[in-house]
Amino acid sequence: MGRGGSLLEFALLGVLADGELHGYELKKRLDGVLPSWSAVSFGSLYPTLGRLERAGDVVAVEGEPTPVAPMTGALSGEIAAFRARRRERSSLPARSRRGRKVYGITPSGRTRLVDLLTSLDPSDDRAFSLMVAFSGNLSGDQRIAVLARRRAELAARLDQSRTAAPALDRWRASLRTHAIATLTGEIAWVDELLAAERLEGTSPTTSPTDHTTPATAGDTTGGTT
Amino acid sequence: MGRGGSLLEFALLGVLADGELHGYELKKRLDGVLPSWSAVSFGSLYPTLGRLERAGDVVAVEGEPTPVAPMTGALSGEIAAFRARRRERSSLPARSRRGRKVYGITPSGRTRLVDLLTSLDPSDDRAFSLMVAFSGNLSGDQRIAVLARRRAELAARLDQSRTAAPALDRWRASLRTHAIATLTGEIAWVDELLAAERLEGTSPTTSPTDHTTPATAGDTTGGTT
DNA sequence: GCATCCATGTAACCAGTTACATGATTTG
DNA sequence: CAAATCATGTAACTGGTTACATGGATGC
Repeated sequence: MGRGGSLLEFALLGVLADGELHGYELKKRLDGVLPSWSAVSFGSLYPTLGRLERAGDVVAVEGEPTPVAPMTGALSGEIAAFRARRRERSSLPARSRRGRKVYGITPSGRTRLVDLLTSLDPSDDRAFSLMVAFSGNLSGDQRIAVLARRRAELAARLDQSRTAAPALDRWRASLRTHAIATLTGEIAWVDELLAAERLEGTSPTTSPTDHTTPATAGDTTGGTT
Repeated sequence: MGRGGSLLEFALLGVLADGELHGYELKKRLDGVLPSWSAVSFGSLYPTLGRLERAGDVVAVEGEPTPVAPMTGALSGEIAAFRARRRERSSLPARSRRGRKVYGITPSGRTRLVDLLTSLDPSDDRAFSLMVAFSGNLSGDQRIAVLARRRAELAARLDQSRTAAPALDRWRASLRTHAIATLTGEIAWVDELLAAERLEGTSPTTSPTDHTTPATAGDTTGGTT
């Protein structure tokens, strides 16, 4: 049932997952957190936010009369609850300049975020960096799964680079060498992340060779920090 | 007079610049040379080739009756000459399976390639790797100019990464560290290329591969360091 | 002679962009 | 009060994609 999620939707959900923001600031935040998304334009940002809102993954909480567009009844209860909950604590500072639309992620938005985090293809470089950035929303096991998939992809690429055409001038040779170096570095980084994850994630008594461990771990939400 | 050139057009021109190929093989070649373009689909490859052909930057030389589409008169002479020249030496092996369309770059195509090489923005990662791959078509000075521009961009990015938000969990911290490391490596690589270029570019002694060097060694692009 | 790759192409779609239009808020 | 910046949005376009349609060449 995957409503076709663009990467930008993913990025917005991820950023909203750690705090309410309005579109304009959201973009700035994106700049800071994900360099690859610094160039995102308002022309895609706002329509995407609108889409997320209509889908019920996000709600506008401050400012305007909040029209809130028609949506599937089942969802509206959830959203109403969310907004009510929010309104309580919205007495504090939160200066709402007119015309601003502050968005917050809904429970169903969070669900979708996790969904994307586990279903998206880490082969895609842009997708992967988002997945890492938002992996605080996953369990240790899930993170390991993502990283493992990424590692496999990188290994394949490295292999392909190594066995590729012999390069016909010095620039292409250099390009190839550099590609290999970069890939190697990238793999090392992923391994680092994996190691860190295995250290503090899995069972207490350091179980080695703990690859795709099916379950058992009572570690549903790694609080970390 | 830049007819808006997509990167794919650039890639195809560059690959065709070192040999005639038909579309299908062109894609395979692309896979080998530019890993970032391995995923290019036929659905964009063929239309792009068609566009290049209509623009006169490329000609189909083997196989089919070669309709060659209407084009600006000035160009047709050039292309006719090109095709004639090619036909002479096409007596050798060159098994032409029916249905295949072998393309070759025209002089005007080469001009356009150089044009793109010097005018394209090296800030774009994909564009830059193509520029490096095809930089054999440039003079040393031109290559240096491209590399210098790239270096400036990378330095800016690095700076931005360094001064960015403090990262709110360990994954984002790691992401940032890795981004910095990658950028640093990338800059080092560009510097390497620049050094190599300056070594053999400036002094006439030991000039083995004399490409299209137009001389006038006036190091206008200082910058760097 | 049938399956499988080689080879070319078209049509519909998609995720993003630029350019444009609008207005509210702050600041000098 | 004017200029700059904040803030949201729409419309047209672009550079690609997937899915589809077609058919020749090759291998068994």
